[in-house]
Amino acid sequence: MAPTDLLSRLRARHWRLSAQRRAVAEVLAGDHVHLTAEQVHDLARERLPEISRATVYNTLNELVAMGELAIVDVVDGPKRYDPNVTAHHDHLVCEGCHAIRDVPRSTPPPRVSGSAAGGFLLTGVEVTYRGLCPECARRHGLPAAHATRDR
Amino acid sequence: MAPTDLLSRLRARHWRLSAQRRAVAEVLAGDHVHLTAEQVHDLARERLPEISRATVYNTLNELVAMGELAIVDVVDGPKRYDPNVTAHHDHLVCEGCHAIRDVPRSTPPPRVSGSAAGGFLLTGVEVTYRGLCPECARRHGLPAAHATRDR
DNA sequence: TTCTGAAGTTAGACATCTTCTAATACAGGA
DNA sequence: TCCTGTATTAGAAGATGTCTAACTTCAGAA
Repeated sequence: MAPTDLLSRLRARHWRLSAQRRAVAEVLAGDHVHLTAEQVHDLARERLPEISRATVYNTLNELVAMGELAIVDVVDGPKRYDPNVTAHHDHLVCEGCHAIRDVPRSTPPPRVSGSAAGGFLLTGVEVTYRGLCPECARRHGLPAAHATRDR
Repeated sequence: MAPTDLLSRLRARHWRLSAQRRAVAEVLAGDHVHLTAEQVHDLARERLPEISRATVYNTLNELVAMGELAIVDVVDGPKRYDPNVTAHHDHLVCEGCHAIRDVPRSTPPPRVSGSAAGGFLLTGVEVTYRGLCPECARRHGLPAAHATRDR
């Protein structure tokens, strides 16, 4: 089975690994990482102070194109990058602070009937749960979180 | 039951309706509308040439805050605005041209187990299907669309 | 080792999308 | 009509992401 760790996967692909690319890949190590490009840049600079924004964006875009990195869209604010592309999972996004939590995909994802798809060639499904994290719920004066209600 | 038409809903709410706001609301009438802010501005200007960009953004943001308008996120490019908030439906987004198609939600949406939600107060679920529309599939030299495969 | 071409990196300009600011205009109640 | 709060406006500014052109580094050939 293919390694689940980003750096190992890149090595296995014989991706040309410069110091800059390694810094980006290292920052993105881990399973529950959802950083913005800016955050990646800041963290990468701690390892390699001279790394430029353009290189970070170039690298992120390449990794996405290679399928080694997924984009998580939060609606507000910049894109987040998720290195966990091997384990299918969904996301739970806090509407208050935009924190993201991974949610394992227990049931098979929903499907579109052929007629509803209307000739579209489907390539993927994303499920995004919206809500308030415990802290934001408290800040909004809402009761402790237990109920789930469909929107 | 609440009216499904945006303008009627706004009237029912006694929303202060200026000429500018009416122009925006009229542009957004319909069930399968997924316009960008720029497109809303352009169309609104056909009715009211002096309407400003800031007013369009203000109005869209208010409508979203009121829950009368939903944001559809396409990952690339600007946000789209969807006035159909009464009929639960999902979206099918073309990765090539960013066209959006509404998909009726036939099966109940997936749920998160309480433990996976980890204290989040859930407010909604979105399902986004990604794929290629018939034209983009053809342009990419892909076969006619019938198969659906999970990512 | 040195050369060479391809690929990677960089700073900064630029493009795009959205929000903010401060001034002005307007709507509806007293 | 006047007053007060809200809506609107142009343009500046902010946030995010991409492009350009020069420079550097690397891998392989000689």
